[in-house]
Amino acid sequence: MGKILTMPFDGSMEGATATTAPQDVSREDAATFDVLRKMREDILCCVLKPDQRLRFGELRQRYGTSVGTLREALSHLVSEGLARTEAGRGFQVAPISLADFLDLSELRVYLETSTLADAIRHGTDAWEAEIVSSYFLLAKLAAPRQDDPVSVKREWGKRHKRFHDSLVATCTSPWSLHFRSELFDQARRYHWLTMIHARSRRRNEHLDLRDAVLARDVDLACGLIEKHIRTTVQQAASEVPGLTLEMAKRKKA
Amino acid sequence: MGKILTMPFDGSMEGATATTAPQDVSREDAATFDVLRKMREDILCCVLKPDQRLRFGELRQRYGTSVGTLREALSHLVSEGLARTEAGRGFQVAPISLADFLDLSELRVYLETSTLADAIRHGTDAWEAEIVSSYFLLAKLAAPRQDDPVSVKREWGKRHKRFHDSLVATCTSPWSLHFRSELFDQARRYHWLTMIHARSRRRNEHLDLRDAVLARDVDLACGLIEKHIRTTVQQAASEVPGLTLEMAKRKKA
DNA sequence: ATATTCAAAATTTTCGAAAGTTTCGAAAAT
DNA sequence: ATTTTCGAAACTTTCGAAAATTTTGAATAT
Repeated sequence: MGKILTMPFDGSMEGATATTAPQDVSREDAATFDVLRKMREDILCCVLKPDQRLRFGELRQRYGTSVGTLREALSHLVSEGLARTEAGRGFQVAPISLADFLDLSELRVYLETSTLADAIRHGTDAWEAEIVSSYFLLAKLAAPRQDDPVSVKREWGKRHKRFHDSLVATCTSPWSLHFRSELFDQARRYHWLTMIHARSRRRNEHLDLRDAVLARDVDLACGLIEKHIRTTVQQAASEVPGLTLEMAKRKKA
Repeated sequence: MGKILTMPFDGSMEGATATTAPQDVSREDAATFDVLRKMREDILCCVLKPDQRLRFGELRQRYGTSVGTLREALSHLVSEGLARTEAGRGFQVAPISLADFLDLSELRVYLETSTLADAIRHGTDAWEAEIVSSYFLLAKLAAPRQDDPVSVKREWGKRHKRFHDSLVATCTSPWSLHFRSELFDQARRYHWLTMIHARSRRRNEHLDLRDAVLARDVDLACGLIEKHIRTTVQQAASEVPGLTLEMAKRKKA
């Protein structure tokens, strides 16, 4: 159900055996996992706003579950850097700042390029097929702007993630993939803010990326994705109003 | 209490403001955090062995706490990659394998060198002082082998971590530091196994590293740490008995 | 006016037990 | 002999309430 990437059907799956890297999307822990996924999505899409305090009373209503379950989910979110907690004064959504976006984007450049290069070298037919497929789905939706409805923004976000995941699916380094995935989610928070305020529609950089990857051109593909990441930061810095080096906002739900 | 690094007293602390990277050692959540720390230490030192199943009954006795608290701690450990969980069949200690150690070490080479280079460029007097101090403490204990008592091994592990943390303390990238720290802990599990079985004592590579860092020689320091990491993997591969590419062990507590 | 104290209110943290799954092994069927 | 079925035991998951902590705000003192 939660599976996003389809694994190759042919033989080459050595990379997937006996790995120790943390579990990402797995564990279909019924309730706990369900709440975790919903909360993560709400933080990523800024339904739960940066710095917002997360009271158990409200959360219990919103997600229809008990404190124990919530606590476990929140605990996870803290590990992922999407929430914070302190001594005996509860949880809150992690803050955002341009400095943070710059920092995580810089590391993303390394992780996206190194995983992509490795994935291209180990690419299979099934990998190519999933790239073609996920690109097709992404291309049906133009990158959303201010005026597009939330449902379209959400759907685009999903397809965008699926496309980028498909590119690196055959990378043989579980740890690199794990950290890449975590940072990608972090970046999604900023992408959402950018969509909310976006005036300009960017030209389709994903097509070039797809073709470079399918052509197995490592240098070109890595160059494109690096540019893609950097451009995204630039756009956020210039088009998202409050995103300066110090964000001293505190909004209520 | 849990604070390992002393922050510089002088002005230069820009890197530390308004960061979003996950909380590492912070959150002194009384019970929860206490249990988490103990369990992490027990996994790192293989008191809880790889693949070992973690039943709540036993854990409740061992750590003297309730299921809820345990669950939260275990949840954290899963995020850190030190434990695994599946649907409705509980938790277990994450497996280990040479493939995993190779993979995480490769990523460590990048993270250790990039954070170290940045740290050297932003080094302060207080940073140098902490390096000198933590090296001094480390040097008082020779790297432990088979026959050394467990308490010495544990203490050496602590000092070893403190020394390496001190080197990168002034790095300005919170995200890089966070991932570096996570991978360092992962490596500690393999270091422990190596100590358990170590026949040879390695010569003191830390002294050279300290001097290169204090001399602000970025290239030399990065070269040394890269070699340090790679040598450690080699030693583990050759001296730890069961550490082959596939580990099909299943030991009981 | 500003600061301090103290108790009530709000909130978080911890726990033990009820509810729900999975695992195990004996009995029955193939 | 092997597989299937079924119920009991073991274990995990979820919950609501008790215990502990922090916050709030009014009353008092500086």
